[in-house]
Amino acid sequence: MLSVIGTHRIVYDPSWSQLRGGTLIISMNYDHQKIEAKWQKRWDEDRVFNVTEDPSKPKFYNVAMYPYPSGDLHMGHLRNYSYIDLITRYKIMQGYNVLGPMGWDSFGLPAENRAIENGISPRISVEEQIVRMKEHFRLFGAAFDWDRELASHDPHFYHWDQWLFLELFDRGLAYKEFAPVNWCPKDNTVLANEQVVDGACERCGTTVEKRDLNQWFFKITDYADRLLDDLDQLDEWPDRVRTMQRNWIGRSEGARFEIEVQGGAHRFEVFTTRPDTIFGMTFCVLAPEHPLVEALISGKDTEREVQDYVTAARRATDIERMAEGEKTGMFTGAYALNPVNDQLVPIYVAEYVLMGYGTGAIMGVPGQDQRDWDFATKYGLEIIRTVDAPRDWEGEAYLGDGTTINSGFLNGLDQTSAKQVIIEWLEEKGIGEGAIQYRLRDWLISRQRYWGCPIPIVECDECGVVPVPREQLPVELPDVEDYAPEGRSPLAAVPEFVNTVCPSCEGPARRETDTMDTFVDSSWYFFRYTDAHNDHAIFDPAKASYWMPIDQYIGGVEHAILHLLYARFITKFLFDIGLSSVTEPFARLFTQGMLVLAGGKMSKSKGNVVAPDDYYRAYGADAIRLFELFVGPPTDDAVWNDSGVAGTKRFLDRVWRMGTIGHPYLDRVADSRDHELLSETHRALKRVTEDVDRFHFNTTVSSLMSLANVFQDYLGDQPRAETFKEAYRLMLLMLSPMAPHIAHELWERTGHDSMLALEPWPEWDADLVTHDTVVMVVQVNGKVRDRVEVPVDIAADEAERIALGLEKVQGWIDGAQVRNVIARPPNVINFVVE
RNA sequence: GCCCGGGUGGCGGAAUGCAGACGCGAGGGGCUUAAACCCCCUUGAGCCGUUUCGGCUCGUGUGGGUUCGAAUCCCACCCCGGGCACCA
Repeated sequence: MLSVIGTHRIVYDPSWSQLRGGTLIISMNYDHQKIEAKWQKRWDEDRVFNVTEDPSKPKFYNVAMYPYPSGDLHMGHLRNYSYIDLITRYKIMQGYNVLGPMGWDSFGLPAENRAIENGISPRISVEEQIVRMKEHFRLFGAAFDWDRELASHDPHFYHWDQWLFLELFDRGLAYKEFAPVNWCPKDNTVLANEQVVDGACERCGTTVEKRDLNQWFFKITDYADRLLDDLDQLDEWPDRVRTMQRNWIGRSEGARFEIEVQGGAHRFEVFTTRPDTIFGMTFCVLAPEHPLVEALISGKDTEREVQDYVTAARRATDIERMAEGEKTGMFTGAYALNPVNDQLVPIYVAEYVLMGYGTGAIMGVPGQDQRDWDFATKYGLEIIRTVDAPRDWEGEAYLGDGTTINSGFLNGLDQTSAKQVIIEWLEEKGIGEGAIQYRLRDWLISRQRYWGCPIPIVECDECGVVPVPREQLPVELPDVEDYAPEGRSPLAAVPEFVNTVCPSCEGPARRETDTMDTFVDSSWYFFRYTDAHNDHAIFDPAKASYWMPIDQYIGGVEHAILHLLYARFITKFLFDIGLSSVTEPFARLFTQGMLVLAGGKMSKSKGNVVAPDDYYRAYGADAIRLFELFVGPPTDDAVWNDSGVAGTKRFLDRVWRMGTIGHPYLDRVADSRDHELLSETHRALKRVTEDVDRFHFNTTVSSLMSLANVFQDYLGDQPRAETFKEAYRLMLLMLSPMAPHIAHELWERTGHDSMLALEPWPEWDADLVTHDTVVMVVQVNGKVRDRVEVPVDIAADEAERIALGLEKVQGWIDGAQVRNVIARPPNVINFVVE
């Protein structure tokens, strides 16, 4: 590997003083495998990243969303960990007490599916994969505090899932209700949405049905207002995520009122955000699932047809119903009475109305609602305008403001007043009221699955639903022989698990056999990191209050809604019961882009993952880390490029050679070249610091590369050892959080005894960063015509004088009248001529 | 259908008053017996003049607009990616 040019052979020379005057040139790349293993061992042995609460230092809690242990860390994963690791190391250097923990989201569908296929226990396969992933993290040089490692399938962890469930249950925030699930009649099993493809079971292709099961919910809707209002204080979250959560919660104000069906036998309730348009109601629509549908169509001519329509609509998922291009519906044959004027309007059933939102029934106001307009147009229904639209408005609903018309006692009012008047009217008549409606629904946590946390509930014929007493926790997940769900959770087939004693009456009873949604685990695991081995409590509030909130949380944007909303909900709940000192868990959120290859997201299921093993061998962890940082803006998707890692390795090799190979140093007095080298180094330091702070990691790497180019030039032209030593020292400090192994090795070899990871992050020298002169751009009519070097503090009139004196500028002005001069000294000056 | 992003060289990208930093790839040269490594040079398109350096025009998806000045701000359209629960 080592080739020597010239007659001498040196391997490494750690002493700078001995380099002075040396003239050896050797071509050599560093032995990354050896060096990386060495420093990984050192960090581990010295417990560099293991921390405890230390009130004397500012704390920094830095968390990456804990991964599902899929077995291998591929290049897509490593992008994320390059960011989190850089931040941990950078914040340590800035003097923070930094906690960077890691754990495993180890319950869930993939391990269970594997078990169904090959019969291997999910516990065994998951634990094997955790071992492999930990090894990958070690090779990567990850700065985690492994003392706090946790895994959601560990009874020491899910014990507290169950405890949390009971706390929610005690306060009426966990309840049981019937809800539909996807059901494959052939496989006799419940399917996740993901397993339903085009309305059919992904395994056998059988058309999927809906089945109602009695299931557990968490009452997140009780927290809707707080979840919405507190978004305003999350000013270090991406706006896009806040907007998505705001829309997801979907608070809307309006009115709810009853409508009577002709004949007086039935009534149904509708919710509307536009009660002011009630005189424009020309039809009503019920959701296909609406309980009244059957009664309304019973005995009508079209009963059979409507029933078929309802069956088809119920089969479709909400997304399919929404994606349907044209709105379809069926007339029920029944009519409703508009409460304000007793007009009869037809009642339809249509799939664009969803049972899960509002009351599952709407008043159709085609004049003021575009969906209603489309529906009315298609079925030839009457359209009445109740808001005075602009004169030439036609062909679509008018959603804007205007004077209320065709509306009896509401005529002449604006929308705000009309809403107020009609709500008062409805309340007076006792048929309705002002109402606030949320899109957010309660959180369904029941899963008819084996590989999850058992729900700590016992059902007793005498006592009904009985919570398992806390001293009997955890309810442990038993081993089973068959992982395939046969109609129920596989747990239902384990008599030793199911059959138990009622904690209340001590009679025979049965355990709940559903398990919890894995989002329950992930909604509080970050509290557990602060006190990971506590077997007496979910965590010590004092420890949690030291570390919380998380100062930096990093993960994929795909979690923008569900995980982040559930975690916010549970944090607020923990605050309410006195365990959390904060109401929001994540002070700053960063959502990173995906690493894509051949047009698709890198994922195991697509078969386009790039495994890092060969890259570790050929280039090493530092080169991989630098490439992951360099590949593109962290928020954007990035494209994997095989030769990119070779590029960052080349850069590291250059830095290595600069520090370990003798150069023809001159023993001379510092001059302008030395000043320039230090200036460039400090400018790079400023750029790197600022870019790390604003998460522009790709440009921090370019800045270091540019600096290395400056070093290269300097070394080629009578370098001075003392000057270069100082510049190089700063280079290593900057490199430390990004390419830590090589930086540490070079730090040691250049004569430092200290642990680089614990060195303070350097500060730039303001005098060195400031330029005395800059190049001013001179434009004529907005086109760059010349450049001239000027003092940074040049005045506008002086800049104009100098610019006008330039020969080229005179040529372009060519005697014409200078109409205007826009001077932005010292950067640009623009002459506007005729 | 709705919402949110995004379109810059052969490629990833940089740039908020100089378009193309940095890197990849490609081409040329040096070193070498040779190759690899390494080092140096060139690399948006078109054109002009020279003669080894200089200059001009065009150019950031398309078409408009605002401005002394637009990749950047505004409007319309096209394309790509992501999200979605037709939210009454």
